[in-house]
Amino acid sequence: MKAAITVFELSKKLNLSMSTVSRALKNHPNIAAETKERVLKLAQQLHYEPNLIAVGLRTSSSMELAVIVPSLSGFFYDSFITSLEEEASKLGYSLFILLSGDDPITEIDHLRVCRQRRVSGVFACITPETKDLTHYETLRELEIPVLFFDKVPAGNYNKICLADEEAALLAVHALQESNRKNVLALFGNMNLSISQRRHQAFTEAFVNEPKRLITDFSVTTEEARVRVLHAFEHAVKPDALFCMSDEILIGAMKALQQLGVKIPSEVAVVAISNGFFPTLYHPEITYVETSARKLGKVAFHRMIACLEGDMEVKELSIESSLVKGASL
Amino acid sequence: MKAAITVFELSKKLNLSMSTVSRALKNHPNIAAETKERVLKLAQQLHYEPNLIAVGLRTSSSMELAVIVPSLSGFFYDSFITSLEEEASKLGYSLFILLSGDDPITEIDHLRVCRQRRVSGVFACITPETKDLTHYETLRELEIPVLFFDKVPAGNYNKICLADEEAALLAVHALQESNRKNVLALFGNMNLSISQRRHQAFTEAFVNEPKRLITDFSVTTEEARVRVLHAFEHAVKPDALFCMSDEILIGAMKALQQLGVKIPSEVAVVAISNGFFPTLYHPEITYVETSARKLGKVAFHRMIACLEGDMEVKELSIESSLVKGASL
DNA sequence: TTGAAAGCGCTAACAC
DNA sequence: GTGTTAGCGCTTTCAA
Repeated sequence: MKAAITVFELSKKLNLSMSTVSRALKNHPNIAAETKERVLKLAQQLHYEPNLIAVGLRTSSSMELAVIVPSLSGFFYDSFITSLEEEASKLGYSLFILLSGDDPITEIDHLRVCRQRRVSGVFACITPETKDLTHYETLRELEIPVLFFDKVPAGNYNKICLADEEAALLAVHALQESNRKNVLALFGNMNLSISQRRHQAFTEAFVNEPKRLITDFSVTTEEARVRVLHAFEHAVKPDALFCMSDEILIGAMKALQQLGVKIPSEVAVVAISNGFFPTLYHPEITYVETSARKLGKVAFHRMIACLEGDMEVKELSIESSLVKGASL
Repeated sequence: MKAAITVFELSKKLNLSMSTVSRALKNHPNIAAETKERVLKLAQQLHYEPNLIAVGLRTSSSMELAVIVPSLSGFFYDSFITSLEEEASKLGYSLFILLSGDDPITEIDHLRVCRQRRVSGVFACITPETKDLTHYETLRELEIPVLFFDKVPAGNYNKICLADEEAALLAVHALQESNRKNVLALFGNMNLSISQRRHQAFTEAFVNEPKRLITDFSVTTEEARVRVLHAFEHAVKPDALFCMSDEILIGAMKALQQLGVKIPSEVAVVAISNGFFPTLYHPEITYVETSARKLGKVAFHRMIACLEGDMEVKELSIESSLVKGASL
């Protein structure tokens, strides 16, 4: 990179000191209006841009935030990051993307990068295998705030999640209002706490229902597809389908297309979703929205609060709401 | 952020000079093995991590790369960025995400941030309204290489694109092999050069075909849906459908679901796609793959070449290939 | 209202 | 093989 114009050079050309120039540039109160004007004019003319690396070193504040996510592709984290970026760039923060691929070793590597770059804060979504949080603790040594989101560790940490139980309950309520008898409820990887919580909330809410309920766990989209295919081979076919996530929904919908089952006349469908995939189908799928964008926005402002010295450890939760399609 | 352990502090504790410690840390050849060991041991013990902000200032190299994309959500850029990040983190580069939202003002803002942060390089996908490239030129003043990708400006710049014409041709060939008579070909926003190029290549390849061809441009997914709905109201219905992009495909498929048209018996479908959405349907859609991942990987290595001093301006192009589903 | 100077943490030229 | 020192570009006391 070539050397750019500096405060020093500006000060030379204006016969001013560096400090005066520096102050003028940031609109410091006790600088003469005329001086400010002169400085600003030349700065503009010469395309002066402050060197944020130097500022960062001097003020020990990088104004950079890191986001560690398993992946970007698909369902959720892209929205989350979009939301973060929109908020961040407003306040002059820049966003590092670090992809863990759900690999704890990569996650540790990324945390080291966070420390080396002296990022101002870290948004972290842990991998399913993350047991040991020492590497996150080392960030605390540097007083770099960490905000866990979505997939969060147990324990006393700053975190922010979706209200999983509430989302499952909303779906159950929607199902109750319809006149269905045989509900097939599909959940994700049963090793993930999110699947467990949603499953538990869902089944508990069902205890007093006069409906027949079958629940099942699928790890992948393809597994969900096969599961639905099987379900419709039985004499008693499901007349309602609940999908815990977009991944599951996609698999289930593919099966319904394959079977040529009509929605909602033959089967009702309800999902929990970030909102995009339910609109892909005709009729559009009714879903409980767990908004990644909302999560991102709240997470960002929580981070700002931490950066401004709010040392209290909090667990925040994002509410869901039912979005009506025509699948019910 | 709290002060971390520094080279200076290490040197004090070891009764060595800063330079020796610095050299030992980076495995410089003429440092005694024993000294290296001592330094490394203490560094590890005290969780020393080099301050990349200071290194950046000293070496005027931030090891940060910026990516300017219109959005993350959905179709393409998430894959591109994933691919970039995987390559970048291998070489110690970190990735800034800057979202333009297809707004030229935001784009200019982001370019300013790139200059201020003295990023090592910029990957840029321009907005449809970007006419004036002066703000990109100011990066050249700082010798910050810019690599345009996907949506690129006309003129003599470093750029890397998908082979649009080739992709359209592959789709035409696939269609030729099927026995269809009435082809409806849907393209995207006709103000985008990508739409124009694909449209032109497609129609040119069709001149000697004994098929009937109707082409149309839609700006949004919803427009594509409506367009397909209308097409099937006519006496002569399409028996083949070409979709230029995922956005178009999604809209078209929604219409086909709504109409209850069978694929491929009643209508064949071919798309150009990054690969995810065609697998969402049953039967899976045959598509010409324009791989964002491949684009990302090639783009990254081209960027590295630029950073290593390759001043030659190049226009690179990524080849496509047909991926067979069961929609034809 | 302005200026002089120190120093953030690191690297590298130059000395020994 | 090791040490001394200057300086990257900026902000910020302290002094005038």
